[in-house]
Amino acid sequence: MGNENRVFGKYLISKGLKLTKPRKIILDTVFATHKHFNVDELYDLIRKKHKDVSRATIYRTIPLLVDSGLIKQSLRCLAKDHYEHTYGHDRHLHLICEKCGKIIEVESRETENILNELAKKHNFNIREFNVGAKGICKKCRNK
Amino acid sequence: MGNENRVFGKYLISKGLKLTKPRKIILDTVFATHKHFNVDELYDLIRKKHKDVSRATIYRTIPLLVDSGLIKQSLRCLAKDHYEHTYGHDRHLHLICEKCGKIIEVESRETENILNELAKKHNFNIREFNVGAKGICKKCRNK
DNA sequence: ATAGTCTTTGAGACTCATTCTCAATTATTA
DNA sequence: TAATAATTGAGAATGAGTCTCAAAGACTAT
Ligand SMILES: [Mn+2]
Ligand SMILES: [Mn+2]
Ligand SMILES: [Zn+2]
Ligand SMILES: [Zn+2]
Repeated sequence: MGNENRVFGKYLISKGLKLTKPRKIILDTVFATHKHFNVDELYDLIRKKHKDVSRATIYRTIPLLVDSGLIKQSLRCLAKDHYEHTYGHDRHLHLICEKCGKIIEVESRETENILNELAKKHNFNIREFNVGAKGICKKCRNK
Repeated sequence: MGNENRVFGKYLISKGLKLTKPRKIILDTVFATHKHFNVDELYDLIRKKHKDVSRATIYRTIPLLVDSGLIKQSLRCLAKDHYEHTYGHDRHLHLICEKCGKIIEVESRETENILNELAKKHNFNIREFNVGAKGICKKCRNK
């Protein structure tokens, strides 16, 4: 899969920006896995291969990835923003265990349909859903 | 309405804590309105009447109010946590306008039912729902 | 009342994720 | 190659939230 590259490239051009080496490295690393990530985790991953990408550039590139529709800020955990892919992934909701931090991802079509209807009633245009719940997972309950 | 007092009082006793003057002022101010609030807004409200409640005590009291079930952290906006009443308020979801910051509150029973079912399938115990969407409100779209 | 024992408080120092600044570097165009 | 604009890394700055600590308050037992 290499379509993220094209999407991001087009986005950058449309904004008069350039697909530089650091931005490419960040993009590739972000899409090398399919897990949720925060800036520190991403920084550590990148640093394994490339000693020349700074935190500042990561912080600057993430909003570009978000704005281009490739990722979204999906959670806040331990005072850190966490991100996940939107490009190439079905939308889903999160069940977050408050004991162990486990995240269960679940299809969300039904809730989205309902939200869409509610939004229509209020003349509201939804751009992004945010659905989930916090609680206790099976493993943590049984002990 | 003064039942928040009783609820909070019972909670504090059950934890071996005391309903002190600053805690009482914070409680009363929190329940003097029904809007979402952040710490700075709450601090300013309190300071109009009482010059002797510190930010530290507000930050220390909010987790107690949350834990006692009176309020919850419901939004994060402009890098600040925002809270709202849970006690005496029906659960609802938020449609947040990304242009003007307007928050539309909507009944949420249907989405909760669906979430409950999904949670059951995954053996997950929901403690708190978090449902909403971001987008553009009617007023902001028409201009 | 008084002393002893906790809890709580305000003030301000501190932490740490995120943002900003700026001089040096890079990409692109002329 | 020179000019121009975008981008970068390093580290300083910001600011919400947390922590420390000595002083103040609440409560209990004398
Ligand atoms: Mn996810
Ligand atoms: Mn609300
Ligand atoms: Zn768990
Ligand atoms: Zn609006």
